[in-house]
Amino acid sequence: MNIADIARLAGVSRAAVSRYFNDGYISKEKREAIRKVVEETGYRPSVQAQTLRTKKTKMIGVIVPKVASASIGRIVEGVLSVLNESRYQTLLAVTQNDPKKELEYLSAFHEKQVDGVILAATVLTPEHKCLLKTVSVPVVIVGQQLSGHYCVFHDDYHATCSLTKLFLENGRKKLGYISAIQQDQAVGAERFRGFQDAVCGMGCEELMDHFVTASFSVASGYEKTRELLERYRDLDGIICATDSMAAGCMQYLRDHKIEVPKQILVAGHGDSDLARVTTPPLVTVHYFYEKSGEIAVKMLLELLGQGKTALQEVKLGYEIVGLKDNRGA
Amino acid sequence: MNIADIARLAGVSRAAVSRYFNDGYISKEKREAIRKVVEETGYRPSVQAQTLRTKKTKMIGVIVPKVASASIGRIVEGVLSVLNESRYQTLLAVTQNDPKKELEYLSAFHEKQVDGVILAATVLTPEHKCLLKTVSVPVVIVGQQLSGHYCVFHDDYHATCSLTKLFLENGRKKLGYISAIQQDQAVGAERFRGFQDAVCGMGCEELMDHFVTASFSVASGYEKTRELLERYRDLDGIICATDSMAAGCMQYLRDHKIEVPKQILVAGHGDSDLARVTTPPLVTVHYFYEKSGEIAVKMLLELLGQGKTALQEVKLGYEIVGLKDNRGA
DNA sequence: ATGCAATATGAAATTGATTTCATAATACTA
DNA sequence: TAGTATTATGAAATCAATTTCATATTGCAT
Repeated sequence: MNIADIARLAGVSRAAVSRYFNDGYISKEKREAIRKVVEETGYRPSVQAQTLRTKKTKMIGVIVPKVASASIGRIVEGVLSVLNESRYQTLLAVTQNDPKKELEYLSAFHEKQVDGVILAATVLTPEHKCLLKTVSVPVVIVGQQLSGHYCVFHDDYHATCSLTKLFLENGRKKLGYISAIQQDQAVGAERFRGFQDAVCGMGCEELMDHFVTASFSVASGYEKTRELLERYRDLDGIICATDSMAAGCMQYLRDHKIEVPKQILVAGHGDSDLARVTTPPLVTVHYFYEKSGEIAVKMLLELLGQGKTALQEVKLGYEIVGLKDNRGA
Repeated sequence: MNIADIARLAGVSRAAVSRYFNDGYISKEKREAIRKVVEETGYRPSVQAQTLRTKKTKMIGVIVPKVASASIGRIVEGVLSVLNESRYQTLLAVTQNDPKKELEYLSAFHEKQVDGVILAATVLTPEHKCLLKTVSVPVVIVGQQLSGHYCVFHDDYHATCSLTKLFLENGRKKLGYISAIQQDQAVGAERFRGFQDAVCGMGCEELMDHFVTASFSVASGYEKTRELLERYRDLDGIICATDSMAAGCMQYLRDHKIEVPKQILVAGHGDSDLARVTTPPLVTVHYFYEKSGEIAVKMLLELLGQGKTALQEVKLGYEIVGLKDNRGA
C-alpha cells in the first residue's frame, strides 16, 4: 500500500494525497474521498520515504555515559517523558564513559540521521568543543555547563559550597573530601571547587588538600575512605562527590566501628535511594535531574520548531537533604 | 555528495559504486578508483535512501517499562553493550509501566521502522500475546517467560523457593512476604509462587497467606511492612519481592527499634547497591540482568542474520547472596 | 574456430514519499 | 467584458540509494 494506490482508489493524484496529510490546498470532496480510502486501508505514509525527501528523520539522538546510574537514569527518564509526548523518537547511545565514543556517536548522529542531539557528557575535551562547532544539527548539553552552547546544568558549585559550610557551622572542623575525577567538570571539578572555596571562606585553608579521588562506585568509596583516613586521621566529617561513594564510605565506617554521625558525619550528592537506606541516612544534595532532562528536550524541540531562538544556558538549583540549610538554593 | 557524484568522479557507473560498498563484482582497478574518491570526499552512503530501497532500517526497538530502575537499567546496559558493537542502532521507548503504551510502541515499531524488537515487559496480557502474533519483525522478550516466543528470563520461582527454604532451615519459621503485583508474571507471580511452594513443601502451610502487596518503591516497602506487622505479629523473617521494598522494610524496622537480623531477618531480590548499603546488608538474590540483555540481543541478531533459527527460551540461574545456599542454582 | 562459463559493467527501473510548476476553474474587481 | 486573484489540481522532477537485466569481455575446453 503506497501513496499511488491510495490516489488511484480515491480517484485523485498522488500530490492530492500528500496534501491531505500535509494540510495543503484540497477541496472538501477530495478530502473526504481520501479520508475514506485511508480509513478503509489503514494506510500510513512510509516514514523512510518521507525522510528521504524531507531530510527530517523525526529522531533525536540521546548520548549518555551509562544508563544504570541513579542520576543519569533520572535524566534519561525526564528526557524520554517529554520525547514520548512529542512526534520525535529516541535514538539512544551509551558511551561507557569513553570520550572517544562520545565523539564517535556525536558525528555519527549528525552525519546521518537525527534532527537534534541531547548530550549528557561527563568530560568535555577541546575535541568535543571543536566537534560541537561543526555539528550541523542543534545540540543541547545536559548536566554540564559549556559556555556558548545550549545547556542545562546543576549548581554543583554552590551546592557543595553550602553543604561544606553547613558542616563547618555544625562544628565539623576536620573535614575530608572524596572527589570524582577532575575531568568530569560538574561532578568532579565544580563540586570540589565548592568544597575548597567553602573551607577557605571559613578560614580553614588547611583542609584544602584533605581529599582523595574515587571512581563512581560503592566499592571505590569504601577503598578511598580507608585511604583518606590513613592519610588524615581524626576527621569528623567526610563529604563525597556522589551518594554511591558516600554509601561505600558508610560501609567502611561501619566495618571499622566508627560511629556515624557521632564521630564522623557523612554526606553525598544526588539524593538517591541509596542515601535514604543507610543507617543513619546520608546527608545529601537533591538535584532536579528529571527536570533537567525535560528542560533540555523542550529547549531542543523549540530549536527544531522555530529555528534559532536566543541562546540559553539554564542553571537549576538544589536542596540540601538531612541538614538544615540556612542559605537559599 | 551522492552516489552519482562519486560515480562521475571515479569514472564509473552508480551501480559500480553501490557494488563497491556491497561486495559485488568489481575489478581491482575500479575498486581502487572508487576507494580513492571515497577517501578524498569522505562520502558515506545515505542511510535513508538505503533504507527506502532495502526495507532494512538497521535499527532495533527496545521497549522498557522504565529506565531509572536498578534491574531494568542493568538489562538495558547489557542490551546496549551488544548493540553498540553491532551495525544496529537503538530506538528506545519507555512505557512507564503502562501496558497500553507497550502495545502502542510495539505496533508503532513494527509498522514502520525497526528490524527487530527487544521487549522488557512486566505484564503480558492476552492482547500482548495477540499483538505479538501479528508483528512481522522478530521480537525477543526479556525478563519474562512467554511460551512459544523467543525469550530470556530468570529463574524467579526457584530463586524465591530456595531463599524461603533457607530462611526456614535457618530457624525462621514465622515468615512474612511482601509481594509485587500478581500481574507482573516474573517479579509478582513467580516469586510469590516460589514462596508459597517452599512454605508448603516444608510443612508450614499456615504461612501461605502471610503476605501483603507493595509497589516498586522504598516508601511502599516501608508502609507495607507496617501493614504486614500489624496483621501478623511476631514475625521472625520477611522476604520481599525486590530490594527497594526490602530497603523500605529495613527502614521501618530501624525506626521501630526492631533488631535485624536478631528479631527479624530481611531479604530482597536483585542484588542492587541498595542491598549492600543497609545495616546489616540485605540477604538478596543475584540475577544476571546484564547477561540477560546481552543474550536477548544476540538472539535477535541471529534471527535477523540467518532468518529462522530454532525457537529458544532461555532461563538463567541465580545466586543467593548473604546466606549460605546449600542447593544448586 | 566455436561454444560456454565466469567475471564485469552500466542503463534503467524501483523504492514511496514531497514539491515545483503549469494550468484549470472559479470569484471578484474595474 | 476583460483582467486579475484565489483556490485546486495533477504531471513530473526529486530525494539517494539498490537491483535487475542485458551485454561486454575474458579464459578455457573442445
